[in-house]
Amino acid sequence: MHNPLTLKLERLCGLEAAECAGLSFGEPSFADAHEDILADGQVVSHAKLILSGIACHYKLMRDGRRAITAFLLPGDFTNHQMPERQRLNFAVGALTPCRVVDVPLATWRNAANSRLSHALFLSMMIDIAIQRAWLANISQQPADKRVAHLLCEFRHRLALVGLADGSSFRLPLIQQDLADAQGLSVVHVNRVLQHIKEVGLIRIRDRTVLIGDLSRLEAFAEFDPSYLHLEGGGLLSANALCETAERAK
Amino acid sequence: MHNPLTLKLERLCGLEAAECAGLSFGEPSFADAHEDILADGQVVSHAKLILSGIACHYKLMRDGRRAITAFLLPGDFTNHQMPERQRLNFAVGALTPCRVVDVPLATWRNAANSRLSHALFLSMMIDIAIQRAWLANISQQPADKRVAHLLCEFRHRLALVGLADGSSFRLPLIQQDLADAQGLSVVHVNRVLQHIKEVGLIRIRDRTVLIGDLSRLEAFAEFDPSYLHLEGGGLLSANALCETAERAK
DNA sequence: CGACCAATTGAGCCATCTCAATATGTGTGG
DNA sequence: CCACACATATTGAGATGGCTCAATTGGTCG
Repeated sequence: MHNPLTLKLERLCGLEAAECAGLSFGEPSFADAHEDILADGQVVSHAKLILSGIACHYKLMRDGRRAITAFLLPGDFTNHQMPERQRLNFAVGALTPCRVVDVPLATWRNAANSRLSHALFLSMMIDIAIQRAWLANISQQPADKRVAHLLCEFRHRLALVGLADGSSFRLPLIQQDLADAQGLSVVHVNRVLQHIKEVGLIRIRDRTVLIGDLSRLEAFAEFDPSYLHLEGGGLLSANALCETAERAK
Repeated sequence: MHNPLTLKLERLCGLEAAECAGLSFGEPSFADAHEDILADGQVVSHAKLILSGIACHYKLMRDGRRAITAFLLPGDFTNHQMPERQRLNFAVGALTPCRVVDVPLATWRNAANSRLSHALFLSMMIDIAIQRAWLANISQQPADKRVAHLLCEFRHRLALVGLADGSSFRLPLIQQDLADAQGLSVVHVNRVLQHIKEVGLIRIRDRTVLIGDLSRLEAFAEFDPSYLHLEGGGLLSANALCETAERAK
């Protein structure tokens, strides 16, 4: 059966089902909303994979505010693993109920030099690129474009694992979550969302975001999807990668 | 002779000079201030190492503003290399005159499973942690703490490569650079710096930042250096890493 | 000296914040 | 099916941190 990670790796760089065999998982577990999946400062020797639900990377500030620095969607890892043990400098929390599995370190080690390892590395590069995009947006864009940009990002990432199409996706987050991720107050997020709705860029019903005209939304948000490395655009596909790797030997 | 990278790797995880032998460099080159070292969208099959000077990752926004998403100090790589070829989704620009060398991909490939590879990976993890810290700060802290935090970060990172001590370091950036990195206007950066000076947290003379009481500055900035993985604190040292790696075989 | 870049200062404005109240929705026990 | 509790969303009103525009000063270099 397909899990969101293999789905993602296949779509991302044409990995085939057989090549995903190297992906071995531990025991699946569940986390309630608001529960920590990994605690800040924890020493871990493995990563966890989100199978369903939405989680986040966050840091608690001294005054009690919460800075969300990443959203984790199905198919995402809580942390990138390479060294044997590592101390986290952030916490991973479930924003909605989540299904999670442990991914043993061996996955990475065994994957060395295979197309699978390239694919895993690519997914890490994408996570970094997303962080960079957040930085640019939060620091330079007004609130309405920031929120719109985040929605575009969600749509792309969810589509990659089959949870969105061109015109809608379910987003069971609360406005406070968006606020903590964008460095805005809940009140302002609320007003900005209303504004974006009024202008006709989106509608929201039942925790589902409906997009009338995707290209119009992306234009408004100044969203350039190339950083998500989709459809062979950004990073070269694992195919191409390995061909050149072979030649190099 | 020591270059800032080997210095960094030695201090970061006790790597010894001999182990750095795997680091091979191409032809050194120079970049003037304001010159691009790598262009946005460029396809690269290598990384570059900053030997001296300060560069940055940046993105140009549609309205012409510049979002700086990272500062590159001596000993830093312009990009992290693993796949054969990759298309950058950011630009790398020199903020001061820079001396730079190409680092061939072979460096990473040959380093596989050695302590050197762990060290290189660690340096990548630190770069990511820095980005995360920027996100938390920019999104949740007022301007004065943001700027103070950045100064603390500079001090730590520069100290790692021998360019700062506990009380001062040279910082040949202009206020516009800080502004673009913090999502503030130059005017406000100027006022914030004045304020931080008035309060006695720092002095500036000759592009050199003088810190009276480091712990006071770090407390003000809510700066927790653990994310920089210094002195064996965060990630376990390469020593420990490889011991466990051996055992795992 | 003139040109230019960086730093500084002043003044007015507005995007976003805070505080606080109200509304809406949802689950639980009776 | 009601009633209460609690979480989330919405609205209003006033405050402010940081912005923009524009002018001035100071430093550096040919």
